[in-house]
Amino acid sequence: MGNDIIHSIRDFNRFYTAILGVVNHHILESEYSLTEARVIYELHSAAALTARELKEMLQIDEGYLSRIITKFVKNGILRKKQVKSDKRAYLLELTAKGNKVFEAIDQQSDVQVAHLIEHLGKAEQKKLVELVTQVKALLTRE
Amino acid sequence: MGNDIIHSIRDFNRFYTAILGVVNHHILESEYSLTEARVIYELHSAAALTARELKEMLQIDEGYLSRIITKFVKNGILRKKQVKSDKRAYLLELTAKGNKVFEAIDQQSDVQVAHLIEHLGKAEQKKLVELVTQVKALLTRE
DNA sequence: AAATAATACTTGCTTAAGTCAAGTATTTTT
DNA sequence: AAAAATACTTGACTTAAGCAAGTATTATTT
Repeated sequence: MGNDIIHSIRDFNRFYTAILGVVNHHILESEYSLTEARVIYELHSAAALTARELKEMLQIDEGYLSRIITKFVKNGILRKKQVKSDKRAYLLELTAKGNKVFEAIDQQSDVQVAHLIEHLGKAEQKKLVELVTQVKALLTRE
Repeated sequence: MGNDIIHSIRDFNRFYTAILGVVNHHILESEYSLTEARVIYELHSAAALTARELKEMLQIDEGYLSRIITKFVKNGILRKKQVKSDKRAYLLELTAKGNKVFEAIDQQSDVQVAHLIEHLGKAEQKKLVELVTQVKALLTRE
């Protein structure tokens, strides 16, 4: 297979790994891990999820997730509601405080990305969006 | 600032985080960590480096790096040569065995990226390279 | 209906990654 | 010659994460 192509992609992967490192730095410096932030993010997007669903979505160890959930409940950012029709399962939702935590992380993420593209003019920024949208489209198998 | 733009970039970041996870999975399952693989990679590219230079390039803790180096020397994949003009510093080079380790990781990385783009035709693959090259160019401040 | 298997989550144990700070040897600056 | 800076090492610690066994509940089989 075309090694030039593969090597170009790999070069980009290394480059973008560094970019993501910079952009995610604020999360790693917050009191939440990247995985915890993803949990918060998912819980904010989907109204209510069970641990099992979260585990599937994020592809993380269920023991680890269980501990994250316990910690979040203790912190008061997450609420568990036992499912009536299945007492083993719990629907998870962010509390008001949890939503605030989400907002804070989310806003900071915006700021980081804003920094990333602040040196570009509006047209270039739009071009960038077009480019990454096409990249995503190409790399998404239907 | 244009929030649509920022949100599009962030969406791509999430997408590409998952891509990188898949592509790097084989390293995490090898006997080396991602950081160790990066060390091996850098030492392969640049003929000889000091720990300090490596630390700067990879932006990692020097204590952690020191331990990685010790481990690599013990494993026989890395050689330290004390710098004559500065006895505190050591030039680091991969041994023949180290180069083989690099080759193995490198080849596997090629395979992973090949999988990533195997569903695309040649023209689409070239298009993809063009796209990511442009993305990198835009995100690289001069 | 009772036994068996599967599911949803929890808990204990362990490892490995990574950080921080203090320590040693050497080199540079004052 | 003393003080400061540099290159690296070491000890002590934290935390992310994985694995496996355990508990309670629900679904399936016989």
